[in-house]
Parts: sequence; structure tokens; C-alpha cells
Amino acid sequence: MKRATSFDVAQKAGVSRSVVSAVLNNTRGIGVSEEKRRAVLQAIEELNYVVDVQAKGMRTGRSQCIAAYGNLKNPFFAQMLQGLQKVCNERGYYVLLCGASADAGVDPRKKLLDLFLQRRIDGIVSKDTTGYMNEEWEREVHRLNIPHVSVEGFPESDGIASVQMDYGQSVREALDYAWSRTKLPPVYLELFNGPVHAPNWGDRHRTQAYLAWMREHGLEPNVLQKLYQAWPEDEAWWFDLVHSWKGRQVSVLTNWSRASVAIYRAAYEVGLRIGSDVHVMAADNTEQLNEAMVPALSAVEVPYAEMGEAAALRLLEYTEGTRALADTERIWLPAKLMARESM
DNA sequence: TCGCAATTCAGGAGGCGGTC
DNA sequence: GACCGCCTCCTGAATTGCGA
Repeated sequence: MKRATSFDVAQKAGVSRSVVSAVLNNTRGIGVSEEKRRAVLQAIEELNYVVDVQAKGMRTGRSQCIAAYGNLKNPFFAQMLQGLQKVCNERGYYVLLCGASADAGVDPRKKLLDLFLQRRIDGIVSKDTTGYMNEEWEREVHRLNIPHVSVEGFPESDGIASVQMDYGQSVREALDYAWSRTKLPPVYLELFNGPVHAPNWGDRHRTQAYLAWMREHGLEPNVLQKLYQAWPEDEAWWFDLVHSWKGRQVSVLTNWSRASVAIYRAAYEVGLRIGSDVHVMAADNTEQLNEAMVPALSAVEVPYAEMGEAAALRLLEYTEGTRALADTERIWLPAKLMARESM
């Protein structure tokens, strides 16, 4: 059966297509009487009429669809999507999911360019790794005038709009909380992926914030750096560390909650109690287990859902023309302090 | 008749400009 | 203010025109 068009709706309601359009879009400046409005809405219902998005795109040049690009295995991408989807639902947009896995040596980002040129998407929100930079991609985005917002990527670029959590503020908040709970000088334990410690943008901001906070409080900084290895490869290192804390209380802030998990394990083996002997707190929610751990791990967490919302709102400003593409002012969101039992 | 290039048409919706 | 007519958007398919 042929699907109904706005022409059919107009005929059935006894009005012109312009009135149907005005009712559907609440077009400013075009008033529609209550009687005609009801007639149009009734015709829409009776004919099961739905706006043809492709046809609409022909006229408006927009697809009402935005691409969400990221690593599908990354749980934060899913969290970001929640916020993105919420905004898109409210604003009548669809989300096209684009996985970041490369195949046959093709940069998966390049596919996004094709989708944009084919008018299948109006813009892109990408969940990038913290501090991610890509000058070639930036050039392409500018060359093609693609509305694009990165979550966590391009933190030092003025060319790409991004949504960032304030890592410095998150560490300060964690340290203030830890200090208020224990009055112990906090140790900062920084886990890194090897083989060489090459701190990214977020890592640097965290460490700088820790050092500054310690200085301001007249305390001697104590930064421990540890190459990440899967348990139990490096259990001896953790045992030695936690063993050295025996007989005194310590307060530890870890950059990744993964490090907190290792401390929990070692403390269990050594016979120390988390929350009373060893006070632990994480500066992120990498493992998604903070709340489920026993005792529950206190943390300052990255608000990925809120970041997804903020990114979507900014992107729609670009696609709908209420903000110039050149205006790439960064959006900063605060970390969420989740006070639990470990600190 | 064939092959190619140019032109026309169809599809559905948005909204400007004009009328009452 | 309420409403209508008509132009416009883009692109693949169909049609037409023309030379070889």
C-alpha cells in the first residue's frame, strides 16, 4: 500500500500542504486556527502519516541523524551514548552508531567523512581517549565544514570543540575529601600503560593538581608510579607496598580505580582493612565496579552521560546554525564526588 | 542501430511571498 | 492572522537528441 504523504493529509483535512507543514513544525509566523489544526491532526492519525525523513532531508539539507563514534568495547562509550540519546530523543534526532574498529587498514574515521558527504549524518560526536589528538582529522573536519564535538579528545586544540572533565578540579576535590576524612598526607599512586611512562593530558593535569595541592597544604608530595601489569604478574610489588604500610594508617589516591583493586587484593592478603587501616580513593571509575567493591570505593568519577548530553547539545547548535562552527569553545564539566566506604 | 551526452521527471516536504 | 500557491532542494531513472 502506498504510504500517505502530506498531500494526502492536506486533502483529507481540507487544507493546503502549507497548513500541514505549519502544524507539524509549529512554524513561527504562520498561525493555524484550532479547528484546522484539529482537522490536520485527525487526518494524520487516520492515515498513519509519518514525515518522510529522506524527503525532508532533501528540502532542509539535514538528515536529522548524527553519528556517535567510539570504541564499542569501551563501557564509557555506552555511558556517553545514554546522554547523547536523551538529547536526540528530545530534539527529534536519530543516532547512527559507528564503531571505531579498523578493518583492512582503513581508518574508520574516514568512513565518517563519507557518511557526511552522502548527507546521511549531520554531524559527529566522538568518544575519544583522554587527550587524543589527530591533526590530519582536524584538517579534514575543517576542510569539509563538518560539525564535530569530541568527548575527552582534542583538549589542547582550538580547532575542534570538545567536552572535558576538569581533571585538576577532580583531584583537588578528592584530596579535600580525603583530608577532611583522615587528616593524613595523601599518597598519589599513578598507574600507567607501558613500556615507557608517557602521561597524557589528563594524567599531567592530575599530577600537577596533586603537587599543587600538597604544596598549598605544606605537605611533602609522595607520588608512586607503577607500570600496569595484569594480576598476578606483579602481585609481589603490591604486597611489598601494602606491607610497608603495616602499623600505620595511610591515605591513598589512585589515578585509576584499577590500582585501587590491586590495593584491595594486597591488603586482604597482608591482613589490613580498607577504610580503617588503608584509606583508598580513586580519581576515576575505570573499572565500573567502585560501588560494588567491598567496602565500596570512594571516587571522583567522570560524568560520561552528562558529557554525552553536553556534546549533543553543542553539536545541534552547530547543525541548526545557532552557533558558528568556528566557535569551538571547550565545555568543562566537574567530576562527581562519590563518597563511599573506603575513605 | 548503437552509444553517449544532455535533458526531463519524479519523489515529498519546507517556507517565502502574496491574498483575503 | 489565517491560509494558499508555487518555487526549491537533490539525485537516480527515464527519455530525448545527436553523431557515428
